Amino acid sequence: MKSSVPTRQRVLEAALNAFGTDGYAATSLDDLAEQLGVRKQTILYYFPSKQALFDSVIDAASQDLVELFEHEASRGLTGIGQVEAIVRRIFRLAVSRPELLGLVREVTRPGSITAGRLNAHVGPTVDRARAFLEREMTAGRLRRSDPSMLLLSLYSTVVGVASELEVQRAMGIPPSARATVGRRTELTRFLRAALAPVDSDAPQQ
Amino acid sequence: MKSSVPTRQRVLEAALNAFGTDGYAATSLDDLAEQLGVRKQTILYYFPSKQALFDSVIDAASQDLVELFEHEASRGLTGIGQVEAIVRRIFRLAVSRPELLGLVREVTRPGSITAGRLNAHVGPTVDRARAFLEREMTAGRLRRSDPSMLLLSLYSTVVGVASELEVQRAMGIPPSARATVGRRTELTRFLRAALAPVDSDAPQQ
DNA sequence: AAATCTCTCTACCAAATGGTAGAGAGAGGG
DNA sequence: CCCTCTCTCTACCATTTGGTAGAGAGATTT
Repeated sequence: MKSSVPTRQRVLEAALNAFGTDGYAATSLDDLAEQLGVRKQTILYYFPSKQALFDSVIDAASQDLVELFEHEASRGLTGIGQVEAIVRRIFRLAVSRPELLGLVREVTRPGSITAGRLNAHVGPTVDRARAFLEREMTAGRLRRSDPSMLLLSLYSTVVGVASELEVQRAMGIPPSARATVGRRTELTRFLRAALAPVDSDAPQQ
Repeated sequence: MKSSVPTRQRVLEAALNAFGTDGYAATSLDDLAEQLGVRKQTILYYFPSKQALFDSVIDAASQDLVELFEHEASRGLTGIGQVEAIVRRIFRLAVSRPELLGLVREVTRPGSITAGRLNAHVGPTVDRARAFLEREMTAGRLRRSDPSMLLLSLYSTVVGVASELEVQRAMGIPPSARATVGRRTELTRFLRAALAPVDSDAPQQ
């Protein structure tokens, strides 16, 4: 009974999972192969080296992330509503595919040499996000601040809260589904407070 | 000419640097030894295994972090002023010893087995921080919200912004000293907006 | 001076790792 | 029937890795 999912794709999925959970260095091709019920050489048939596999994983993950964002951004929402929609999306992602955010964390680690690859893929989307923030500030729907820095703060907060399950457990928050929703609600309140426009942000006419 | 710093301590420092920058799996004892101008067996004389060395590094780093926090918390500041003082401190830390925050990131990774060790050390300090937030909310000096969740949001935001230099570079922010200060200023504004009390937070009498 | 203690070293080792070479099996086309 | 292409495998290999065993040098103690 041959699996209906082609081997190459199964390798990619397992590798994303392993790299995103344990990191690049802690993942061995042998472990990966055993987990797939296949020999290491089968992996090396599809991907010439471990690094090449990692690159492909980054490419695939980037594509998923970009699609997810572009889809969420294409619904014409504005202001805090748009921000909240994306936060909700990222939380759903943190539950359904935690390894994806883990991979982002792995790739964006200070010592990483592969940061450029992810960057090349998500760069345009990041630019769009920054442009969105700027536009909404000008329109008076978001509090005025530096868009780049704000984006960075948002990114750090959302991904941090969504993915750092260990830290949450360390703080006494059980990682139940119910707690996840509560976390998101509280984060939303936090962001809303930080983003809500004040009087001086009235649109320049 | 024998170095004035004892070998054991030099090993600890180099290991903290390596583990915090490259991660546990990507750090080999041989590399570490070569970097110290010493043989691997010298390291294994002071620390019986790589894992034991890692544990000791976590212990040392935890102590540094706790001392830093307790010191900053012992000055009797209140409300947002106290929060900002700690943010300033963490940023100074991110500049002077980035590997320390990197180690926290490494230890708190989802797949980590060593999370408990850091937790055991910083747990009491985290409790104190949560108690502080609760007290200040009750006093009407901070906006009411769930202290645990707020702490998590603060942690994620501050450490994220302070340490994810790669992401910052990816977003077009050069990692200069000047930009670092700008980042902190913007983050402070962000936090101030999120934390400032509103009318309904008036102290219960 | 002998013995002990502290520290670093040389000499190894078994296991794991990423990777190469090439065989074999099956499917499809000529 | 044979050839070729696709895919997975067995058989190896060099290197790296964490770790053991124990020697040797210098200082301190007895």
